[in-house]
Amino acid sequence: MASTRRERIRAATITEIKKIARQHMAEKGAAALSLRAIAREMGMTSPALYRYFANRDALGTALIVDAYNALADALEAAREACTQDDHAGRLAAIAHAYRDWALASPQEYALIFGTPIPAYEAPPDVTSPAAARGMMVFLGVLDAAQQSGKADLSDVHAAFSPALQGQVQPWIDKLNFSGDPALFYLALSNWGMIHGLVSLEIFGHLDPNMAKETSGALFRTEVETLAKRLKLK
Amino acid sequence: MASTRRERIRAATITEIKKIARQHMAEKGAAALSLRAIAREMGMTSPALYRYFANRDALGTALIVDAYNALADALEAAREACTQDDHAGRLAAIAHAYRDWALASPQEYALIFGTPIPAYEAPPDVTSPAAARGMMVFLGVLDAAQQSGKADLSDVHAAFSPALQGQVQPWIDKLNFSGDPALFYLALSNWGMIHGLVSLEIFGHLDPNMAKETSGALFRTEVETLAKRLKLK
DNA sequence: TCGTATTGTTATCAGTGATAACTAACATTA
DNA sequence: TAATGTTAGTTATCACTGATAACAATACGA
Repeated sequence: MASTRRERIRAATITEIKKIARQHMAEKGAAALSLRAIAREMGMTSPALYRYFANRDALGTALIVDAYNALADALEAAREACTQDDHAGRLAAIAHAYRDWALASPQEYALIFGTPIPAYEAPPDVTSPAAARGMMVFLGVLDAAQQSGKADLSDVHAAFSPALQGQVQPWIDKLNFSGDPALFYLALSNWGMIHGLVSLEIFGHLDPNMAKETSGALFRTEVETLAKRLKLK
Repeated sequence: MASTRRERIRAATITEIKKIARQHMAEKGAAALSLRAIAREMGMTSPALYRYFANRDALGTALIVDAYNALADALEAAREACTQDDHAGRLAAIAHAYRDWALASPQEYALIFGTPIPAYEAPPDVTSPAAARGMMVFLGVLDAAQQSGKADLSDVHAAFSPALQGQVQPWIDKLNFSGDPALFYLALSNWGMIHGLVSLEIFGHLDPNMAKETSGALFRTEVETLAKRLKLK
Protein backbone atom coordinates (compact mmCIF):
# COMPACT_ATOMS: atom_id res chain seq x y z
CA MET A 1 0.00 0.00 0.00
CA ALA A 2 2.04 2.86 1.30
CA SER A 3 4.74 1.92 -1.15
CA THR A 4 7.51 4.27 -2.02
CA ARG A 5 8.38 5.09 -5.56
CA ARG A 6 11.42 2.85 -5.34
CA GLU A 7 9.41 -0.10 -4.12
CA ARG A 8 6.99 0.30 -6.99
CA ILE A 9 9.76 0.37 -9.58
CA ARG A 10 11.35 -2.62 -7.96
CA ALA A 11 8.10 -4.56 -8.04
CA ALA A 12 7.62 -3.63 -11.69
CA THR A 13 11.11 -4.85 -12.53
CA ILE A 14 10.48 -8.15 -10.78
CA THR A 15 7.24 -8.51 -12.68
CA GLU A 16 9.01 -7.81 -15.95
CA ILE A 17 11.73 -10.36 -15.21
CA LYS A 18 9.16 -13.02 -14.49
CA LYS A 19 7.12 -12.07 -17.54
CA ILE A 20 10.08 -12.43 -19.88
CA ALA A 21 11.11 -15.61 -18.11
CA ARG A 22 7.67 -17.04 -18.79
CA GLN A 23 7.89 -15.99 -22.45
CA HIS A 24 11.24 -17.69 -22.86
CA MET A 25 9.90 -20.73 -21.07
CA ALA A 26 6.95 -20.93 -23.42
CA GLU A 27 9.18 -20.62 -26.46
CA LYS A 28 12.23 -22.67 -25.65
CA GLY A 29 11.12 -24.93 -22.85
CA ALA A 30 11.10 -24.66 -19.11
CA ALA A 31 14.66 -25.64 -18.35
CA ALA A 32 16.30 -23.53 -21.02
CA LEU A 33 15.59 -20.40 -19.09
CA SER A 34 18.72 -18.34 -18.75
CA LEU A 35 19.33 -15.30 -16.61
CA ARG A 36 21.71 -13.88 -19.20
CA ALA A 37 19.12 -14.20 -21.95
CA ILE A 38 16.51 -12.51 -19.81
CA ALA A 39 18.88 -9.67 -18.94
CA ARG A 40 19.80 -9.26 -22.60
CA GLU A 41 16.17 -8.92 -23.59
CA MET A 42 15.62 -6.39 -20.83
CA GLY A 43 18.59 -4.34 -21.99
CA MET A 44 20.49 -5.00 -18.80
CA THR A 45 23.60 -6.91 -17.92
CA SER A 46 23.12 -10.22 -16.21
CA PRO A 47 24.64 -9.42 -12.81
CA ALA A 48 21.92 -6.82 -12.31
CA LEU A 49 19.35 -9.60 -12.09
CA TYR A 50 21.05 -10.86 -8.97
CA ARG A 51 19.77 -7.73 -7.23
CA TYR A 52 16.28 -9.18 -7.67
CA PHE A 53 16.79 -12.91 -7.39
CA ALA A 54 19.53 -14.52 -5.37
CA ASN A 55 20.16 -17.06 -8.11
CA ARG A 56 18.49 -18.96 -10.91
CA ASP A 57 16.73 -21.31 -8.55
CA ALA A 58 15.17 -18.39 -6.70
CA LEU A 59 13.65 -17.18 -9.95
CA GLY A 60 12.49 -20.73 -10.59
CA THR A 61 10.86 -20.87 -7.19
CA ALA A 62 9.05 -17.60 -7.80
CA LEU A 63 7.74 -18.88 -11.12
CA ILE A 64 6.61 -22.09 -9.45
CA VAL A 65 4.71 -20.21 -6.77
CA ASP A 66 3.08 -18.05 -9.43
CA ALA A 67 2.11 -21.14 -11.39
CA TYR A 68 0.55 -22.75 -8.33
CA ASN A 69 -1.48 -19.63 -7.73
CA ALA A 70 -2.51 -19.31 -11.37
CA LEU A 71 -3.74 -22.89 -11.31
CA ALA A 72 -5.62 -22.33 -8.08
CA ASP A 73 -7.14 -19.15 -9.50
CA ALA A 74 -8.35 -21.08 -12.52
CA LEU A 75 -9.88 -23.78 -10.33
CA GLU A 76 -11.61 -21.29 -8.10
CA ALA A 77 -12.95 -19.34 -11.06
CA ALA A 78 -14.36 -22.52 -12.57
CA ARG A 79 -15.99 -23.43 -9.28
CA GLU A 80 -17.62 -20.01 -8.99
CA ALA A 81 -19.04 -20.32 -12.50
CA CYS A 82 -21.46 -22.97 -11.19
CA THR A 83 -24.17 -22.30 -8.68
CA GLN A 84 -23.33 -23.20 -5.11
CA ASP A 85 -25.67 -26.17 -4.93
CA ASP A 86 -24.66 -27.70 -8.25
CA HIS A 87 -22.08 -29.99 -6.74
CA ALA A 88 -21.75 -32.29 -9.72
CA GLY A 89 -21.32 -29.27 -11.96
CA ARG A 90 -18.68 -27.78 -9.70
CA LEU A 91 -16.70 -30.99 -9.49
CA ALA A 92 -16.76 -31.38 -13.27
CA ALA A 93 -15.91 -27.72 -13.75
CA ILE A 94 -12.79 -27.79 -11.60
CA ALA A 95 -11.68 -31.05 -13.16
CA HIS A 96 -11.90 -29.58 -16.64
CA ALA A 97 -10.36 -26.33 -15.47
CA TYR A 98 -7.42 -28.38 -14.25
CA ARG A 99 -6.93 -29.93 -17.69
CA ASP A 100 -7.63 -26.71 -19.58
CA TRP A 101 -5.12 -24.79 -17.56
CA ALA A 102 -2.50 -27.47 -18.13
CA LEU A 103 -3.14 -27.46 -21.87
CA ALA A 104 -2.96 -23.68 -22.00
CA SER A 105 0.19 -23.44 -19.87
CA PRO A 106 2.10 -26.66 -20.41
CA GLN A 107 5.44 -25.19 -19.36
CA GLU A 108 4.00 -23.85 -16.13
CA TYR A 109 2.34 -27.19 -15.55
CA ALA A 110 5.66 -28.91 -16.10
CA LEU A 111 7.28 -26.45 -13.73
CA ILE A 112 4.96 -27.62 -10.98
CA PHE A 113 4.42 -31.27 -11.73
CA GLY A 114 7.45 -32.19 -13.79
CA THR A 115 11.04 -31.66 -12.76
CA PRO A 116 12.39 -29.29 -15.38
CA ILE A 117 14.97 -27.46 -13.30
CA PRO A 118 18.31 -29.20 -12.77
CA ALA A 119 18.82 -30.92 -9.48
CA TYR A 120 16.57 -28.66 -7.58
CA GLU A 121 13.45 -29.00 -5.54
CA ALA A 122 11.46 -25.97 -4.65
CA PRO A 123 11.59 -25.37 -0.90
CA PRO A 124 8.27 -26.62 0.51
CA ASP A 125 7.94 -23.81 3.03
CA VAL A 126 7.56 -21.35 0.17
CA THR A 127 5.49 -23.43 -2.21
CA SER A 128 3.25 -25.34 0.19
CA PRO A 129 0.77 -22.53 0.86
CA ALA A 130 0.19 -21.95 -2.84
CA ALA A 131 0.12 -25.67 -3.54
CA ALA A 132 -2.46 -26.30 -0.83
CA ARG A 133 -4.93 -23.94 -2.47
CA GLY A 134 -5.62 -26.35 -5.30
CA MET A 135 -6.22 -29.27 -3.00
CA MET A 136 -8.56 -27.14 -0.92
CA VAL A 137 -10.76 -26.38 -3.92
CA PHE A 138 -11.42 -30.07 -4.41
CA LEU A 139 -11.98 -30.56 -0.71
CA GLY A 140 -14.36 -27.65 -0.46
CA VAL A 141 -16.64 -28.86 -3.22
CA LEU A 142 -16.81 -32.36 -1.80
CA ASP A 143 -17.37 -31.01 1.67
CA ALA A 144 -20.27 -28.87 0.50
CA ALA A 145 -21.80 -31.82 -1.34
CA GLN A 146 -21.64 -33.98 1.74
CA GLN A 147 -23.02 -31.33 4.07
CA SER A 148 -26.01 -30.83 1.83
CA GLY A 149 -26.58 -34.58 1.94
CA LYS A 150 -26.28 -34.90 -1.81
CA ALA A 151 -23.39 -37.30 -1.98
CA ASP A 152 -23.24 -41.02 -1.33
CA LEU A 153 -20.05 -41.68 0.59
CA SER A 154 -20.76 -45.23 1.72
CA ASP A 155 -18.08 -46.74 -0.51
CA VAL A 156 -15.59 -44.13 0.56
CA HIS A 157 -16.28 -44.74 4.22
CA ALA A 158 -15.94 -48.47 3.72
CA ALA A 159 -12.53 -48.08 2.12
CA PHE A 160 -11.18 -45.42 4.46
CA SER A 161 -10.21 -47.55 7.43
CA PRO A 162 -9.62 -46.07 10.90
CA ALA A 163 -5.99 -47.11 10.65
CA LEU A 164 -5.57 -45.15 7.46
CA GLN A 165 -7.35 -42.20 8.96
CA GLY A 166 -4.95 -42.20 11.86
CA GLN A 167 -2.03 -42.08 9.50
CA VAL A 168 -3.39 -39.25 7.38
CA GLN A 169 -4.63 -37.17 10.31
CA PRO A 170 -1.45 -35.07 10.70
CA TRP A 171 -1.76 -33.90 7.14
CA ILE A 172 -5.42 -33.08 7.61
CA ASP A 173 -4.58 -31.06 10.69
CA LYS A 174 -1.85 -29.19 8.91
CA LEU A 175 -4.28 -28.05 6.24
CA ASN A 176 -6.80 -27.08 8.90
CA PHE A 177 -9.54 -29.22 7.47
CA SER A 178 -12.27 -29.88 9.97
CA GLY A 179 -14.72 -31.86 7.85
CA ASP A 180 -15.12 -35.59 7.43
CA PRO A 181 -11.62 -37.10 7.16
CA ALA A 182 -12.92 -39.54 4.57
CA LEU A 183 -13.51 -36.55 2.32
CA PHE A 184 -9.83 -35.83 2.49
CA TYR A 185 -9.09 -39.28 1.21
CA LEU A 186 -11.73 -38.85 -1.48
CA ALA A 187 -10.32 -35.53 -2.61
CA LEU A 188 -6.86 -36.99 -2.85
CA SER A 189 -8.18 -39.94 -4.79
CA ASN A 190 -10.05 -37.70 -7.23
CA TRP A 191 -7.16 -35.32 -7.59
CA GLY A 192 -4.84 -38.27 -8.21
CA MET A 193 -6.98 -39.59 -10.99
CA ILE A 194 -7.46 -36.23 -12.65
CA HIS A 195 -3.81 -35.38 -12.31
CA GLY A 196 -2.79 -38.76 -13.66
CA LEU A 197 -4.75 -38.42 -16.88
CA VAL A 198 -3.73 -34.81 -17.42
CA SER A 199 -0.12 -35.63 -16.69
CA LEU A 200 -0.08 -38.50 -19.16
CA GLU A 201 -1.62 -36.27 -21.80
CA ILE A 202 0.55 -33.19 -21.24
CA PHE A 203 3.77 -35.15 -21.10
CA GLY A 204 2.94 -37.08 -24.25
CA HIS A 205 2.31 -40.55 -22.95
CA LEU A 206 -0.91 -41.06 -24.83
CA ASP A 207 -0.84 -41.65 -28.54
CA PRO A 208 1.20 -38.74 -29.93
CA ASN A 209 -1.17 -38.46 -32.88
CA MET A 210 -4.25 -38.37 -30.72
CA ALA A 211 -6.47 -35.36 -31.27
CA LYS A 212 -7.21 -33.04 -28.36
CA GLU A 213 -10.91 -33.81 -28.73
CA THR A 214 -10.23 -37.48 -28.22
CA SER A 215 -8.20 -37.07 -25.07
CA GLY A 216 -10.77 -34.52 -24.02
CA ALA A 217 -13.58 -37.03 -24.51
CA LEU A 218 -11.67 -39.66 -22.55
CA PHE A 219 -11.15 -37.19 -19.75
CA ARG A 220 -14.76 -36.09 -19.77
CA THR A 221 -15.93 -39.68 -19.53
CA GLU A 222 -13.69 -40.30 -16.54
CA VAL A 223 -14.92 -37.19 -14.79
CA GLU A 224 -18.51 -38.22 -15.35
CA THR A 225 -17.77 -41.64 -13.91
CA LEU A 226 -16.26 -39.93 -10.89
CA ALA A 227 -19.43 -37.98 -10.18
CA LYS A 228 -21.60 -41.01 -10.87
CA ARG A 229 -19.81 -43.04 -8.22
CA LEU A 230 -20.64 -40.40 -5.63
CA LYS A 231 -24.21 -40.24 -6.88
CA LEU A 232 -23.83 -36.47 -6.81
CA LYS A 233 -27.04 -34.57 -7.31
CA MET B 1 26.12 -63.17 -31.64
CA ALA B 2 28.69 -62.97 -34.40
CA SER B 3 30.10 -59.78 -32.99
CA THR B 4 33.56 -58.62 -33.73
CA ARG B 5 35.98 -57.69 -31.02
CA ARG B 6 35.50 -54.02 -31.82
CA GLU B 7 31.76 -54.25 -31.59
CA ARG B 8 32.00 -55.89 -28.21
CA ILE B 9 34.31 -53.21 -26.85
CA ARG B 10 32.09 -50.52 -28.26
CA ALA B 11 29.01 -52.03 -26.65
CA ALA B 12 30.85 -52.27 -23.34
CA THR B 13 31.86 -48.60 -23.57
CA ILE B 14 28.29 -47.56 -24.27
CA THR B 15 27.14 -49.60 -21.29
CA GLU B 16 29.75 -47.96 -19.08
CA ILE B 17 28.76 -44.48 -20.21
CA LYS B 18 25.12 -45.15 -19.42
CA LYS B 19 26.00 -46.74 -16.11
CA ILE B 20 28.01 -43.74 -14.95
CA ALA B 21 25.33 -41.43 -16.30
CA ARG B 22 22.78 -43.24 -14.16
CA GLN B 23 25.03 -42.98 -11.11
CA HIS B 24 25.47 -39.25 -11.60
CA MET B 25 21.74 -38.92 -12.14
CA ALA B 26 21.01 -40.73 -8.90
CA GLU B 27 23.45 -38.56 -6.99
CA LYS B 28 23.03 -35.12 -8.41
CA GLY B 29 19.66 -35.20 -10.11
CA ALA B 30 18.51 -36.08 -13.58
CA ALA B 31 19.21 -32.82 -15.36
CA ALA B 32 22.64 -32.22 -13.91
CA LEU B 33 24.08 -34.94 -16.03
CA SER B 34 27.11 -33.66 -17.84
CA LEU B 35 29.03 -35.29 -20.66
CA ARG B 36 32.24 -33.74 -19.42
CA ALA B 37 31.74 -35.10 -15.93
CA ILE B 38 31.04 -38.56 -17.30
CA ALA B 39 34.13 -38.43 -19.51
CA ARG B 40 36.22 -37.25 -16.57
CA GLU B 41 35.09 -40.16 -14.45
CA MET B 42 35.85 -42.56 -17.28
CA GLY B 43 39.33 -41.13 -17.70
CA MET B 44 38.59 -39.84 -21.16
CA THR B 45 38.23 -36.42 -22.71
CA SER B 46 34.75 -35.22 -23.41
CA PRO B 47 34.86 -35.12 -27.23
CA ALA B 48 35.45 -38.87 -27.20
CA LEU B 49 31.91 -39.39 -25.94
CA TYR B 50 30.58 -37.91 -29.14
CA ARG B 51 31.81 -41.05 -30.89
CA TYR B 52 29.14 -42.91 -28.94
CA PHE B 53 26.31 -40.43 -28.63
CA ALA B 54 25.60 -37.69 -31.14
CA ASN B 55 24.91 -35.23 -28.33
CA ARG B 56 23.61 -34.97 -24.83
CA ASP B 57 20.03 -35.49 -25.87
CA ALA B 58 20.93 -38.75 -27.58
CA LEU B 59 22.34 -40.04 -24.32
CA GLY B 60 19.19 -38.83 -22.62
CA THR B 61 17.03 -40.68 -25.09
CA ALA B 62 18.98 -43.88 -24.55
CA LEU B 63 18.54 -43.56 -20.79
CA ILE B 64 14.83 -42.94 -21.26
CA VAL B 65 14.41 -46.04 -23.39
CA ASP B 66 16.30 -48.07 -20.81
CA ALA B 67 14.07 -46.69 -18.08
CA TYR B 68 10.93 -47.58 -19.98
CA ASN B 69 12.17 -51.10 -20.40
CA ALA B 70 13.24 -51.42 -16.78
CA LEU B 71 9.78 -50.34 -15.67
CA ALA B 72 8.11 -52.76 -18.06
CA ASP B 73 10.41 -55.54 -16.83
CA ALA B 74 9.38 -54.81 -13.26
CA LEU B 75 5.70 -54.85 -14.16
CA GLU B 76 6.01 -58.12 -16.06
CA ALA B 77 7.97 -59.75 -13.26
CA ALA B 78 5.31 -58.72 -10.75
CA ARG B 79 2.60 -60.13 -12.97
CA GLU B 80 4.39 -63.45 -13.30
CA ALA B 81 4.71 -63.72 -9.53
CA CYS B 82 0.96 -64.35 -9.32
CA THR B 83 -0.77 -67.38 -10.76
CA GLN B 84 -2.38 -66.88 -14.12
CA ASP B 85 -5.94 -67.04 -12.87
CA ASP B 86 -5.44 -64.72 -9.90
CA HIS B 87 -6.54 -61.63 -11.77
CA ALA B 88 -7.10 -59.45 -8.74
CA GLY B 89 -3.70 -60.44 -7.44
CA ARG B 90 -2.04 -59.66 -10.75
CA LEU B 91 -3.68 -56.26 -11.04
CA ALA B 92 -2.64 -55.35 -7.51
CA ALA B 93 0.84 -56.72 -8.09
CA ILE B 94 1.53 -54.62 -11.17
CA ALA B 95 0.06 -51.55 -9.52
CA HIS B 96 2.39 -51.91 -6.55
CA ALA B 97 5.29 -52.80 -8.80
CA TYR B 98 4.69 -49.51 -10.59
CA ARG B 99 4.93 -47.59 -7.34
CA ASP B 100 7.83 -49.63 -5.98
CA TRP B 101 9.87 -49.13 -9.12
CA ALA B 102 9.21 -45.40 -9.01
CA LEU B 103 10.27 -45.20 -5.38
CA ALA B 104 13.41 -47.23 -6.05
CA SER B 105 14.36 -45.28 -9.18
CA PRO B 106 12.98 -41.79 -8.76
CA GLN B 107 15.39 -40.20 -11.20
CA GLU B 108 14.58 -42.72 -13.89
CA TYR B 109 10.91 -42.23 -13.16
CA ALA B 110 11.37 -38.48 -13.54
CA LEU B 111 13.25 -39.07 -16.77
CA ILE B 112 10.19 -40.76 -18.21
CA PHE B 113 7.31 -38.93 -16.60
CA GLY B 114 8.80 -35.61 -15.64
CA THR B 115 10.63 -33.30 -18.02
CA PRO B 116 14.09 -33.06 -16.56
CA ILE B 117 16.04 -32.48 -19.74
CA PRO B 118 16.11 -28.93 -21.12
CA ALA B 119 13.72 -28.16 -23.93
CA TYR B 120 13.74 -31.62 -25.29
CA GLU B 121 11.19 -34.29 -25.93
CA ALA B 122 12.34 -37.78 -26.63
CA PRO B 123 11.51 -38.73 -30.20
CA PRO B 124 8.39 -40.91 -30.06
CA ASP B 125 9.55 -43.27 -32.79
CA VAL B 126 12.35 -44.44 -30.52
CA THR B 127 10.55 -44.44 -27.20
CA SER B 128 7.08 -45.58 -28.20
CA PRO B 129 7.84 -49.31 -28.48
CA ALA B 130 9.37 -49.39 -25.02
CA ALA B 131 6.63 -47.16 -23.62
CA ALA B 132 3.88 -49.35 -25.01
CA ARG B 133 5.14 -52.36 -23.09
CA GLY B 134 3.92 -50.97 -19.79
CA MET B 135 0.46 -50.20 -21.09
CA MET B 136 0.26 -53.70 -22.57
CA VAL B 137 0.87 -55.30 -19.18
CA PHE B 138 -2.20 -53.58 -17.77
CA LEU B 139 -4.22 -54.46 -20.83
CA GLY B 140 -3.17 -58.08 -20.76
CA VAL B 141 -4.25 -58.66 -17.19
CA LEU B 142 -7.62 -57.03 -17.73
CA ASP B 143 -8.09 -58.94 -20.96
CA ALA B 144 -7.40 -62.25 -19.23
CA ALA B 145 -9.81 -61.39 -16.45
CA GLN B 146 -12.55 -60.60 -18.89
CA GLN B 147 -11.99 -63.69 -21.01
CA SER B 148 -12.26 -65.90 -17.99
CA GLY B 149 -15.54 -64.18 -17.16
CA LYS B 150 -14.28 -63.05 -13.78
CA ALA B 151 -14.71 -59.32 -14.21
CA ASP B 152 -17.81 -57.18 -14.12
CA LEU B 153 -17.46 -54.64 -16.91
CA SER B 154 -21.04 -53.37 -16.99
CA ASP B 155 -20.09 -49.93 -15.66
CA VAL B 156 -17.20 -49.69 -18.05
CA HIS B 157 -19.33 -50.60 -21.00
CA ALA B 158 -21.95 -48.07 -19.97
CA ALA B 159 -19.37 -45.29 -19.81
CA PHE B 160 -17.47 -46.21 -22.97
CA SER B 161 -19.75 -44.78 -25.63
CA PRO B 162 -19.54 -45.86 -29.28
CA ALA B 163 -18.50 -42.32 -30.20
CA LEU B 164 -15.59 -42.50 -27.79
CA GLN B 165 -14.67 -45.93 -29.07
CA GLY B 166 -14.55 -44.58 -32.61
CA GLN B 167 -12.14 -41.89 -31.54
CA VAL B 168 -9.82 -44.19 -29.67
CA GLN B 169 -9.84 -46.95 -32.28
CA PRO B 170 -6.78 -45.72 -34.21
CA TRP B 171 -4.68 -45.95 -31.06
CA ILE B 172 -6.02 -49.40 -30.32
CA ASP B 173 -5.13 -50.51 -33.83
CA LYS B 174 -1.66 -49.10 -33.56
CA LEU B 175 -0.98 -51.17 -30.45
CA ASN B 176 -2.42 -54.25 -32.14
CA PHE B 177 -4.94 -54.89 -29.43
CA SER B 178 -7.72 -57.15 -30.61
CA GLY B 179 -9.73 -57.55 -27.41
CA ASP B 180 -12.71 -55.60 -26.14
CA PRO B 181 -12.09 -51.90 -26.87
CA ALA B 182 -13.70 -51.02 -23.57
CA LEU B 183 -10.81 -52.78 -21.87
CA PHE B 184 -8.49 -50.33 -23.52
CA TYR B 185 -10.38 -47.50 -21.95
CA LEU B 186 -10.37 -49.32 -18.63
CA ALA B 187 -6.63 -49.92 -18.76
CA LEU B 188 -6.00 -46.27 -19.51
CA SER B 189 -8.27 -45.23 -16.69
CA ASN B 190 -6.53 -47.54 -14.23
CA TRP B 191 -3.10 -46.57 -15.40
CA GLY B 192 -4.06 -42.91 -15.11
CA MET B 193 -5.16 -43.29 -11.54
CA ILE B 194 -2.13 -45.30 -10.51
CA HIS B 195 0.22 -42.97 -12.30
CA GLY B 196 -1.45 -39.94 -10.80
CA LEU B 197 -0.99 -41.06 -7.24
CA VAL B 198 2.56 -42.24 -7.80
CA SER B 199 3.42 -39.06 -9.62
CA LEU B 200 2.07 -36.88 -6.82
CA GLU B 201 4.03 -38.90 -4.30
CA ILE B 202 7.34 -39.07 -6.18
CA PHE B 203 7.33 -35.39 -7.11
CA GLY B 204 6.54 -34.33 -3.57
CA HIS B 205 3.00 -33.06 -3.84
CA LEU B 206 1.71 -34.95 -0.87
CA ASP B 207 2.63 -33.85 2.60
CA PRO B 208 6.44 -33.64 2.55
CA ASN B 209 6.58 -35.12 6.04
CA MET B 210 4.34 -38.03 5.19
CA ALA B 211 5.82 -41.42 5.93
CA LYS B 212 6.24 -43.92 3.11
CA GLU B 213 3.95 -46.34 4.93
CA THR B 214 1.18 -43.76 4.93
CA SER B 215 1.37 -42.99 1.23
CA GLY B 216 1.74 -46.71 0.71
CA ALA B 217 -1.44 -47.38 2.67
CA LEU B 218 -3.30 -44.73 0.70
CA PHE B 219 -2.11 -46.28 -2.51
CA ARG B 220 -3.02 -49.79 -1.39
CA THR B 221 -6.52 -48.68 -0.50
CA GLU B 222 -6.99 -47.11 -3.90
CA VAL B 223 -5.77 -50.23 -5.65
CA GLU B 224 -8.15 -52.36 -3.64
CA THR B 225 -11.01 -50.07 -4.56
CA LEU B 226 -10.02 -50.44 -8.18
CA ALA B 227 -10.29 -54.23 -8.04
CA LYS B 228 -13.49 -54.05 -6.07
CA ARG B 229 -15.18 -51.97 -8.73
CA LEU B 230 -14.46 -54.64 -11.30
CA LYS B 231 -15.62 -57.32 -8.88
CA LEU B 232 -12.48 -59.23 -9.81
CA LYS B 233 -12.39 -62.77 -8.53
C1' DT C 1 23.15 19.73 0.18
C1' DC C 2 25.39 15.78 1.89
C1' DG C 3 25.72 10.96 2.96
C1' DT C 4 23.93 6.48 2.26
C1' DA C 5 21.39 2.76 0.29
C1' DT C 6 20.18 0.97 -4.14
C1' DT C 7 20.88 -0.27 -8.67
C1' DG C 8 23.47 -0.77 -12.16
C1' DT C 9 28.15 -1.60 -14.53
C1' DT C 10 32.74 -4.05 -16.10
C1' DA C 11 35.91 -7.78 -15.45
C1' DT C 12 36.59 -12.30 -14.41
C1' DC C 13 36.17 -17.29 -12.96
C1' DA C 14 34.77 -21.91 -13.56
C1' DG C 15 32.03 -24.98 -15.91
C1' DT C 16 29.14 -26.60 -19.92
C1' DG C 17 27.98 -28.54 -24.90
C1' DA C 18 29.89 -28.77 -29.21
C1' DT C 19 33.06 -28.83 -33.32
C1' DA C 20 37.46 -28.91 -36.14
C1' DA C 21 41.80 -30.74 -36.94
C1' DC C 22 44.89 -34.08 -35.93
C1' DT C 23 47.02 -38.69 -34.33
C1' DA C 24 47.38 -43.38 -32.92
C1' DA C 25 45.52 -47.80 -32.97
C1' DC C 26 43.10 -51.28 -35.25
C1' DA C 27 41.24 -54.27 -38.97
C1' DT C 28 40.69 -55.51 -43.60
C1' DT C 29 42.27 -56.45 -47.96
C1' DA C 30 45.68 -56.69 -51.95
C1' DT D 1 53.30 -59.05 -45.10
C1' DA D 2 52.42 -54.25 -46.52
C1' DA D 3 49.11 -50.80 -47.72
C1' DT D 4 44.89 -48.64 -46.81
C1' DG D 5 40.83 -47.17 -44.76
C1' DT D 6 38.05 -47.10 -40.35
C1' DT D 7 37.61 -46.17 -35.60
C1' DA D 8 38.67 -44.10 -31.22
C1' DG D 9 40.91 -41.09 -29.05
C1' DT D 10 43.45 -36.49 -28.48
C1' DT D 11 44.25 -31.06 -28.13
C1' DA D 12 42.57 -26.53 -29.10
C1' DT D 13 38.91 -23.58 -29.45
C1' DC D 14 34.18 -21.37 -29.61
C1' DA D 15 30.09 -19.73 -27.70
C1' DC D 16 27.49 -20.20 -24.05
C1' DT D 17 25.97 -20.41 -18.92
C1' DG D 18 25.72 -19.10 -13.60
C1' DA D 19 28.01 -16.59 -10.35
C1' DT D 20 30.96 -13.17 -7.77
C1' DA D 21 33.98 -9.10 -6.78
C1' DA D 22 34.99 -4.45 -7.32
C1' DC D 23 33.51 -0.28 -8.76
C1' DA D 24 30.38 3.73 -10.60
C1' DA D 25 26.20 6.16 -10.90
C1' DT D 26 21.85 7.20 -9.37
C1' DA D 27 18.06 8.33 -6.25
C1' DC D 28 16.39 9.22 -1.55
C1' DG D 29 16.02 10.90 3.03
C1' DA D 30 18.23 13.63 6.77
